[in-house]
Amino acid sequence: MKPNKISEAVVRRLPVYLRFLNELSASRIQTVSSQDLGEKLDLNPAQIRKDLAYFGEFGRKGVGYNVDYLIEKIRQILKLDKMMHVALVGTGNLGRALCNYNMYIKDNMKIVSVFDADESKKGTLINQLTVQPMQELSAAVKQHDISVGIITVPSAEAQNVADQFVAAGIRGILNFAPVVLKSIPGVRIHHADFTAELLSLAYYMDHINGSLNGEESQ
Amino acid sequence: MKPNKISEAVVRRLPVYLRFLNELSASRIQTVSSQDLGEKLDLNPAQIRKDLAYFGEFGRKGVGYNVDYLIEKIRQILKLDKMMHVALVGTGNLGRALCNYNMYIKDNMKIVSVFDADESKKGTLINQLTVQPMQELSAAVKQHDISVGIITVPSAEAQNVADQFVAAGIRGILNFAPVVLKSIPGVRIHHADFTAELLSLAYYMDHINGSLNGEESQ
DNA sequence: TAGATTGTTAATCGATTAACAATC
DNA sequence: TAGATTGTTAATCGATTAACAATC
Repeated sequence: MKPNKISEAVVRRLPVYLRFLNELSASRIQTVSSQDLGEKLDLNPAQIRKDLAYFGEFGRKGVGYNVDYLIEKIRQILKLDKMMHVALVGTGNLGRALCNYNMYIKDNMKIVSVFDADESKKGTLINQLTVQPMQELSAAVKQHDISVGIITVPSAEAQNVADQFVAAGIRGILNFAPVVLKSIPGVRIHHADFTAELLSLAYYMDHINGSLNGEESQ
Repeated sequence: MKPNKISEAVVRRLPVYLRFLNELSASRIQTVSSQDLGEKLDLNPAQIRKDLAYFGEFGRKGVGYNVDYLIEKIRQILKLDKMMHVALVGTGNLGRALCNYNMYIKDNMKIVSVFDADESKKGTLINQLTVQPMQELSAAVKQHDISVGIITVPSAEAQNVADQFVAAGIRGILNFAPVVLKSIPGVRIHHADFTAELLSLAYYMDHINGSLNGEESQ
């Protein structure tokens, strides 16, 4: 199949496939069907086949998919073979946790520079990284070939940091602040919005027995 | 409008509306139109009106929505007025960061108990909470009326923790481990999957100039 | 009033699922 | 071969957007 427009929904499922395939590979399982994948990942097998078919013919009819081959292909698609350098701004609890993780983002991302607007934090060490003031962002992006920025500052400052990222030449941003950021064409912003996940989770609590909106329902 | 089946997409947008409305309220802005909201939140105004209309008639034709009234209504819908008690399992970097946050989850969620499978962590203090061993989970859920569980353990252990949550009577789970968890009907599992966000972000880097899949397939 | 904006129905768009020929 | 499973087209489903009467 030709690489037409791939929808976001498809791209977001690729990491999910990849992670499970890695598990299979670690268990020395060599072949997997869309059926198997669907059961484990709670997805429709036809959807999985269709998702993969956007990028090529990776399976064998009557057999299934070779696990290691499919891993290789998905890694290529997601471009996980190139190491990407990451800058993180905001050294609060979450920012420090991510720096200490760091290798959790293992496959292809590495936090190489850390920044904080608070001048008093300058020089602090976090997992071998020295906290820098924001004025040094632009130079660091050039020096370390940084392509991705992570925002872990309070909501009120997030847009400002995003703008500075863009000005410095960063083209991919992961924003942890619970606020919608404005971007420009060519810059991709993803949100890691777990506070929204929690709030929407609350909605579903006890909703099974349908006690919401008692006044108007039915 | 009658409260029929509300789609997940709608519920997920409610926290986004709420947060921006809170900003408006803080700025003493009393009225807002779906037009304004749409511009700020990058959404179609018709979609916003439709979303809100699922739950009632909150606006005034020709005028717009009263900010504080809409805040109140959305808080009711999401049930943010009741405080929910939360248990967290896994006191690694991320788990500790969330505990230290804690009030970040301010509106209606409070972490009241923290657990770790590692016995040697028993008794450790994290932001005034004492780390407990897993055997005490069930009793704590009853004692503190805990309704939500947060999972911040490694992927391999996440399903096991989820099962223990369910067995203890928890009906809402926020999972930070990058793995798909199996649930049972009546238990709601949300994922805070920022590693997937990063991996899918990588896909879009440089894809603007469309250099993917230069070779057709194979 | 005249202009603005909602609530809601109808039209459109896109994503998921079903079905099946191809073929391993 | 016979059974299994892909890749892909067609059918279905659901979500978004447009349009507009109601009305503030």
